[in-house]
Amino acid sequence: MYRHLERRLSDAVRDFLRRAYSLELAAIVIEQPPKVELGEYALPLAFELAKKLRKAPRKIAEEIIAGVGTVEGFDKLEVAGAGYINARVNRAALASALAADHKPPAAIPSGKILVEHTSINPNKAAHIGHLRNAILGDTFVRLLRCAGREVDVQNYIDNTGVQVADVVVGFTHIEKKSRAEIEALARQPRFDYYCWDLYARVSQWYGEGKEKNKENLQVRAQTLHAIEDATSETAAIADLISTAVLRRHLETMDRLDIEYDFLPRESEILHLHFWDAAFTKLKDSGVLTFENEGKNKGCWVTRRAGTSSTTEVTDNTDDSEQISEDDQKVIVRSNGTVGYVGKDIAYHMWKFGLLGRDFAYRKFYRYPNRHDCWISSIPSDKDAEKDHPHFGDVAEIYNVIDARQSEAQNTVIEALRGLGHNQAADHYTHFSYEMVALTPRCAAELGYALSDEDKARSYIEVSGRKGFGVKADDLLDQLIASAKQEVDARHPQLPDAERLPIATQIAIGALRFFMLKYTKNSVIAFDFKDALSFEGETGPYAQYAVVRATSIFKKAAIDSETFCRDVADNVSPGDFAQFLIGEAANAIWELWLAAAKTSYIIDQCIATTEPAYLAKHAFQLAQLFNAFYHLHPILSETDEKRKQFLLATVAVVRRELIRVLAVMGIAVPPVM
RNA sequence: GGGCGCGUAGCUCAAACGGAUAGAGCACCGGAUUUCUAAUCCGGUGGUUGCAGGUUCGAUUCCUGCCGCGCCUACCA
Repeated sequence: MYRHLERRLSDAVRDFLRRAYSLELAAIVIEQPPKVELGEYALPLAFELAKKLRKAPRKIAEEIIAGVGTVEGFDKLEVAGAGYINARVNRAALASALAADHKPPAAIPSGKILVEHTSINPNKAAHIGHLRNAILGDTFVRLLRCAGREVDVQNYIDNTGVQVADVVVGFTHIEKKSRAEIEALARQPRFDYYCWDLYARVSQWYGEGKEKNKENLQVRAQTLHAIEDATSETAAIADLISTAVLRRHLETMDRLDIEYDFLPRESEILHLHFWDAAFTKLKDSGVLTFENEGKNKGCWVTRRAGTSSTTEVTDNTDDSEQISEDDQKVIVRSNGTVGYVGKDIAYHMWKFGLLGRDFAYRKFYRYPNRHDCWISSIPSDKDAEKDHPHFGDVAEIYNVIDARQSEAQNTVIEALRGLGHNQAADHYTHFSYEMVALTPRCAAELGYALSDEDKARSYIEVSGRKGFGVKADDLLDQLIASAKQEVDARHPQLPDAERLPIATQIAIGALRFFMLKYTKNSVIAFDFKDALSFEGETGPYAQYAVVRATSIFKKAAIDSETFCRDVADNVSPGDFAQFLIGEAANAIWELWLAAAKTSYIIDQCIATTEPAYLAKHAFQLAQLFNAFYHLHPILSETDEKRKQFLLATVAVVRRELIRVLAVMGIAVPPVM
């Protein structure tokens, strides 16, 4: 509703500017006044126009107000301060529409969107950094779907890379385990934890710094090479390990209500020769050039993103430009093997339907809600299914990948551009976010010995290679245990079977909110104290507000949803006007206004790829509600009309808060 | 060296295109519960927005320089 009124206001103003001054403004800035007393919208455009029109801002503001006239849904426009135009909405009308859940039609762009997130190397347990990625990605998917978009969720699996090779080396060369023994281990409940420790041991086994163990490193190279040959024993072992770990990742994410539609794997990109198809096109278009000399002699290279070809080479008679060595990114190594950026280019051509090849598909994982997650396969696979959903070939993509990979991501985008696929490049968004690190205190708590240098840092980077980090399942377990203690203390009368799911919902609420409340490019310095907090700006705070709202209706023996739906029978527009207009009503109106903003906030989140705004919105709504709750006893209210109005307030806020939390992937327990 | 990002209260973070008195949470201090759940609410303490310039009616926001920090800059992924 808020969004709709804003648009109407800006249309009216734009229309007037065109008529009166023949001015065409690209965007009309509309913000919110510092206090609701001043109105619901503020336009500072008179300041901007003062120069152009050579008039005082206040004078211009008055002209605009007079010229625009009445706008549907608004009571009036007025000049404020040095020249702001403040708009006051018709509170009763907005409240009635919101209560009735009236949704003005919005244009939804067509075309499918592909969101890729999680993409953890399947060689060890997921840690808190991966949680941030998955929670950001999943929330963004929910945002898009909430806005009416069709979305496919993909989780890219690098099952043939060095990281998997390293764990294979650990099993075969350090532990000297047979394939059957590894198979047995892989059936153990937390096989990913086993791999976590083993992976750290392998890294040590290779040696550190200058004291690298050449022989051991050679084993790694051989193993990596063997994995690429699908028929080898090594490849079979790698496959069984990576598949088992992948399954663990899906289980971990499922605990947080995060699901995927498709898992494209590098092994298929390799075996189905996606690269060959891409390579030809890249060579033909000149995106790749062959180096005849220098340090990259014998390699196919492209220009690294962010480097410019500004050098004024005058004697460049060649039509293909020369890239200085420092600006080259090797795509095909001199031994003919392809690096991961190359595979990524091919993969992204597939995403946009530009490659002319497709995977085979088979079902891999079924969620408790019977939703199927598919995995890439090859046509000769007996489990591959002809009848599968159509993946890829989408209009827009979002890749949730941490900021460290932005150069690689941009190189892929530039390659698409170089191939002439500007449309695709324009709809390729690297959803970049910063890493989760540990505070020195947290690292010390985990038992890691820190150097003095590390102790002085504000945060320390997590390292899977060193086995340094907080595992996702451990954190979840701790959160659940901690929430369980609280629930046990508060609701001793409830059976344990009911207390555990409540604690779990609270734990997930706390975790998801924690990961979403920071803006993307802020490094999260992880600390158990903050993450395990259930008070203040947290998920449980928002959940608690809903529980309180629910309990009012429970006590009154009224069904909240029904009440909400039939609100017009209980509260007339006249009643809304009576209780919402005037100085005394400002605080409650502020709550209504916040509740009206949900779709506006969702639009903002999508446009800026920033889910943190949603967390902020949820918190603000909960905060306003808690203050309202404290100030207005409802069930004891003797004025029946006012009581109905207060109940409507609770019902609407409850409905909106539940929706907002659902978009964040947070469910609300029945009691807390 | 080059590229990207960051620097705001004791701590962790906000502040949509440049806008009205820079806001929250935590911590600390003081209050509120015979009431619809105190995982709550109210009040207080706490700021030269890293430094210096510039643009502007107006700068935490944009530009330049400097200081400090992080990441990227592999024939790793």
